[in-house]
Parts: sequence; structure tokens; C-alpha cells
Amino acid sequence: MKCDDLPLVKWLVLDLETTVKRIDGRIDNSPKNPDNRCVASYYGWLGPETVDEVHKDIWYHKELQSPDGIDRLKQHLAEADGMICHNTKFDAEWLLEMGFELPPLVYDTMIVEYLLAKGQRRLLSLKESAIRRRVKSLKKSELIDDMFKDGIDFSEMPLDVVNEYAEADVKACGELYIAQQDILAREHNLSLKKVIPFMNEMLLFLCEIEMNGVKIDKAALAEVEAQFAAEKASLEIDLKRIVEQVMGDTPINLNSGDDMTRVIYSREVIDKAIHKQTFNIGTNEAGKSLRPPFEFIKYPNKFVDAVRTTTRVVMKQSASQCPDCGGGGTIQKYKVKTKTKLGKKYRVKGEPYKNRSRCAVCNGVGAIYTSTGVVAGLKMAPSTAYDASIGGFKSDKVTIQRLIEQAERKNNSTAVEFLTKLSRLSAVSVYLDSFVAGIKRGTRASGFLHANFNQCIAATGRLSSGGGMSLNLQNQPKRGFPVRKCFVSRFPNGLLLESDYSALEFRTACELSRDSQGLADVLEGKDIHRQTASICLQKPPNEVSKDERQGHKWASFQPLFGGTGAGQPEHIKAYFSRFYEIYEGIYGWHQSLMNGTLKDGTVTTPSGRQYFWPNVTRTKADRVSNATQILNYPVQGFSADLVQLACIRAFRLFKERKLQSKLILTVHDSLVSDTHPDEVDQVREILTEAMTKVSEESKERFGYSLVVPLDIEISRGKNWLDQEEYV
DNA sequence: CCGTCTACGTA
DNA sequence: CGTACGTAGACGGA
Repeated sequence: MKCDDLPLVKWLVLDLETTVKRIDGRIDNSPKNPDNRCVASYYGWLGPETVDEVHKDIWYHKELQSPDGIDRLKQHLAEADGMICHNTKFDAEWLLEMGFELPPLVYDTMIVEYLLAKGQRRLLSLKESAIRRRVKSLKKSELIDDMFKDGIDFSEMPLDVVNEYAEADVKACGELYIAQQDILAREHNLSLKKVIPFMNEMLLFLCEIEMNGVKIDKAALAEVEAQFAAEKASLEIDLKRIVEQVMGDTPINLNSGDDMTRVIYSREVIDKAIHKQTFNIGTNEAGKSLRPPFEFIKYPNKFVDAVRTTTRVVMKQSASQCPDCGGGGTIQKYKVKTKTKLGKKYRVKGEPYKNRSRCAVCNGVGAIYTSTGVVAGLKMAPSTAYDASIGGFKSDKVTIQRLIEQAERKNNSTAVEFLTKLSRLSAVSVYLDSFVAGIKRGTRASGFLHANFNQCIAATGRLSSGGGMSLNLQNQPKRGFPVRKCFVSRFPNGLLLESDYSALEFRTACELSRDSQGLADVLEGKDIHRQTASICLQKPPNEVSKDERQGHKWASFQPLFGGTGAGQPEHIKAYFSRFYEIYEGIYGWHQSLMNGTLKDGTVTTPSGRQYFWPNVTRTKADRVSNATQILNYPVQGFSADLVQLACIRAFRLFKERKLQSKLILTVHDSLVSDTHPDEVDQVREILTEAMTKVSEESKERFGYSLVVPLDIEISRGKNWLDQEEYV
């Protein structure tokens, strides 16, 4: 294997090993943990076939601690044109945190593996990548894996073991780079060459925002937590009161789907395996939910019969103390001894067993439950086979909303109260367990929460967020969610500025399809959701009410995402065909995407990103297998590229103007800046420039200018909750 | 202990 | 019965 650009670029291949802290079973290898140290650095120049000489500096190891080598690494970084690592974001952040300067270019072999996967799920670790590319220097080390599992980090492993494998990793990474260049040179992969530098530069933006972090107001967080905890406790009291009223003494866990089926639907699953099979519950290989058998949709009576077969009615029960164990749930058993008397063997009671045994009569519960003969629960009925779930029937908020309407019709006020409060309890539990707990966990003693963004997870090219000590910052509830007020500015009187693209996915679809009507609509500022409601309801747009517009919002995007309207009422189905009549450019583009994948399985976006589906087949006249993904990925992926181009531009402008303000977050179609009070106007200008003129960046990097204009809306506020429009 | 399922939330 | 994600608790089989 040979590498073409070797004479042009002096590549330094580098791998850092660090300590790792384990907190509540989580791995924390972040340089933002003040207790973490960089154990050692391994690096060397990339030669024509591998890294011939690997330098090592051991800085913090139990066998050897030395400040040596700092200058040598500094020298190498300064001489290098570029730096290659596997998962470069990690090494780059450590280097920056330690005060090193990065070379002008960074290159991540993991990003390239991800791009070569073309939207298919693949393992991307150095080990897996090296196996896939048949890299020779790879050393598989179960020894290291095992030590790591046992909580031993690189500072504690035998130094010769660390050295051996880290050196092999540097070589393997360099060889992986060379192997990748060969694959990228193949004609069908050429488009990827322009995405690689883009993603590598995006990596530096992610270093920036992750290291900047978000300032958290811990006092405000504690206040919000106390409020939610109080609300949760009160909900639980009310719900348990109703449970007692309708279930008798039967113990019920409000977090259990099985138990909620008993309370809400007055039924329980007889055999989970049969229930699961009957309603085709579960996920396929791709992790997508299976659909219930069509006969249950077509013939609702068959669904009702199936419900009667797989579930049974539950009765109110009364509890009495278990006579065998006296309510303790356990029984003391004794070992058996044999004694011989007059030549005969006797079995006699021996020593007591150390642990008491579970009582077989009450199964460890301590109580015996007897049916009262009265049907328990709220006696709600599941409406369709889509309501079936593994524990019986669903109790999510959409299903519950339907059930509340059912209960209101039956004037069942107990059911209405229970369902309303259960739905709220589920939400509040998530607010506490996931959002509040996540922010508490992720916030360092410094008061900053450092996010983690993944470039190589989402099949489409979007970023994902979460993992490690951090949490997902891209799914914080919006509209009035009180936890948002904990996200504050680091500057006294500073502001959080958030800039969102308007209708980015619709515009991207119009852009990619060059749909003339869509372009005209964008230029004219047409209200798409009003148009949708107008078509569905068959009335003029000006007669559509606010609620009707809101209620049909979801339908607007369906065709863009490849939805067919199957299973929807006729007037909604009619909208789908009308959509394609109005936006015939989108229709044509959809057809050409599907026809393209029939030929080579591949969709390529203007950024050069590729998606691949093996074995695409024709299903109906104008449909192919995987159609929804084929139609959606380029829209989602290219709009993600546009946002990330804007991120890079904004970062560049922040640096050029030497602002104190800091970019801190991006959430799919938005950018957030922690803004110094003296720079508010400047930041607004920069974000506007970076985001609305992203076409220039696209032209430069991808050779692709946009025809559809992009607009933004900017809001500002002292925290992430109290945001007001900023024009 | 680990995978599956359901529930919450985002664009 | 549109796509893409992350997280946590319940559950059940090793």
C-alpha cells in the first residue's frame, strides 16, 4: 500500500493514554475531570507504509513519572502539517487542555470509517476498523480489555504492556490511514473526499464547544428539582389512593407497564410469549418496531377476540398474612444429618442454613391474596392493535389522551383523574431521573457542564449528544421547561443567544429537488402548515383556525419523510397526493432517488456524503424497499451539513474578532452562544452572517451553491428558558 | 449482569 | 400507522 499525498503532507500519528475515573458505573476519561491525567503520549511520523519510529513520553504512571518529552512533542506538533488519530476529538481536547498547539490539519481515521460505512451501522473502534482494513500492526489485547474491565486504568497497568500496545496502536492508526486512502481513491468513493476535511474541521468546532461548556446555575437546578420532587410525591399519593380504591390490596408499581395494564385496562397478560407473538410486538434487526398483524387492523373484532385470548380480567384482592412465614416472606430451613442407631440410619434435623429460604406458600411476598370476585381497575378498552405492548397495553401519553376522551364519555371521573396524573407522573419522573439527574451528574465542581457530541453515530450525518459523564443536550424539553433556567451565561449580565434556521428541512428538500413551487413558497414566505390544514379540511387558507393549523402541522412533513399516509383517514390521504401535485419537483426527485438506489443502492448529497442500502427492490409501482429512509436521509443529512458548515463559519468569525463570547451548543438546526454583554450585537451579526450565507461555504467546499435562501430567527435571554425574540 | 421493551424528550 | 437520536426503569433469562 502506498500513500499519494505523503510528499505533500507531513503527518504526525498520535495516541494519548489517560487515566479513567469510574463514577456510578460510568467511565469518565475527560480532561475536564481535575483528577484525570494524561498517562503517556505515543507518536511518530507517517512513512510510506507505517509509522517506523514511535516516540513515547511517560508522564504519569505508577512505575514512572517524568516531565520529559513535553518539548519534543511540542516540536513535533509544530513541525507537522497534520495530525492523525483514531477518535481525534479525544486526543485533540487533551492536547489543548494541556496547552499544546495543534497542527494546521487534523485527520480522524474514525470519521473516515464512518463515512465509508455510508449510513450502515458498523463498529468503528480502532480495533474493528483495523480488522476490517486488514491492518498488520494491530495487536488485540484481551489482557488490556480485562484489566480495563476490572477498573485498572493505563496509569496502573504494567508499563511494558501499555507501551507495547500503544505503540502498536499508533502504527495501526497510521496503516489504517494509508489503507483508507486506497479505498477513497476508488471512483465510487471520490465524492467522500470533500466531506472528510469538512468533518475534520467540524471536529475542532466540537472540541471548542465541549471545552467551553455550559454554565449551570446549581441553586436554580436544586430549586427546580425540589419542585418536581414535590409534584411527583403528590402525584404518587393521589395515584396510590385510586389504586387502592380500584385494585384492593393488590400491590401495584406505578412505573410498571404490567401493573398499569392491570389498573387501566383491568386485564393482565396470561403468557407474555404468546401475547408478544399474537400482536407481533418487538423490534426487527434494525431496531424498528414491528407492526401488528394486518387482520387486527382490518377486522377490529378479531383484535377484541385476540385480547380475550391472551389476557384475562383481574379481580380486586384482599390480602392476609401468610400463615407459613408469618408475613416475613422467608422460612428457616435446616440441614439434614444422618445418625446410626442399632445399625439403622436415621435422618435428623441438623444445623440451620445460613440464609433463610423464600417462603414457597406466598412466594416471598409475606401475604396471601384472595380474589374478592369484583373486577378490578378502571375497565378501559384498548382501541386498536397498535395499543398492544409487551406487558399488556400501552400507557404512553398519546394512548392515555385517547383513553381520557373515552373516560370522559363514560363520565368516569376516577379514570380521568388517574390517567391525567399517571401521564404527568411519567413525564415528571423522566424530568427528574434523566434531565435533572443528568445535569447534576455532568456539572463539574467548576460549575460548567461539558457536553459530548458524536459525529459518527447517526446514520444520516447528524450529530448526536450524550454519553459518559455528560447527558443528551439535544433533547431538553422546550416550551417553558423550568430546567432550562439552570443553563445560564458565564458572564455577569451575559446572555444566551440562540439562532435557529427557519423550516430548514422543508427548504433543504426544496433545494435538493429544485422544486420551483417550493422555492416560490419560501420566497413568498408561505405558511406551509396553514396550506396543509387548508387542503386536509377542504377550506380556504384564511378560514383555517390556529388550532386547525397546529393540528395538521405533523402532516406537512410526512411526504418529505417518505410517509404514504397509509392507515390515515381519506382526507389526510388526499393531502399526500395533493402534496405531490403541488410540489411536483419533489415528486420527481423522490422518484429519481428510488430509481437510483435500484441501480446502485446509493444516494449522494451535494456535500459528497453517501448513503448505501444493499438489495433495494421494487415493492409497488412507485415505491421501493427502504423508501422512507432513502427519501429522508439526504434531507436530514444535507441540512445537518448546512448547520455544521454554519458552525465552522461562526467559530472562524468568533476567532477572527477575538470575541470573549463563546459558542457552546448546537441542536440540529440551531447554534447557541454564551454572549458577553458588550458583544451582543456583534454576536447577532456573526451568527446571521455565518448561518444565512452558508451557501458561500458550501460552494467553496462542495462546489455547490444553494438556490433556496436560508433564514434564521434569533432569541436571547439571561438563561435558556427566558428567551425573547431578538430582531 | 445484559438485552429488550416502553416511556420520556428533541429536530 | 415519517426519520434520526439518548436515557432510565421494568422485566426476564442467563
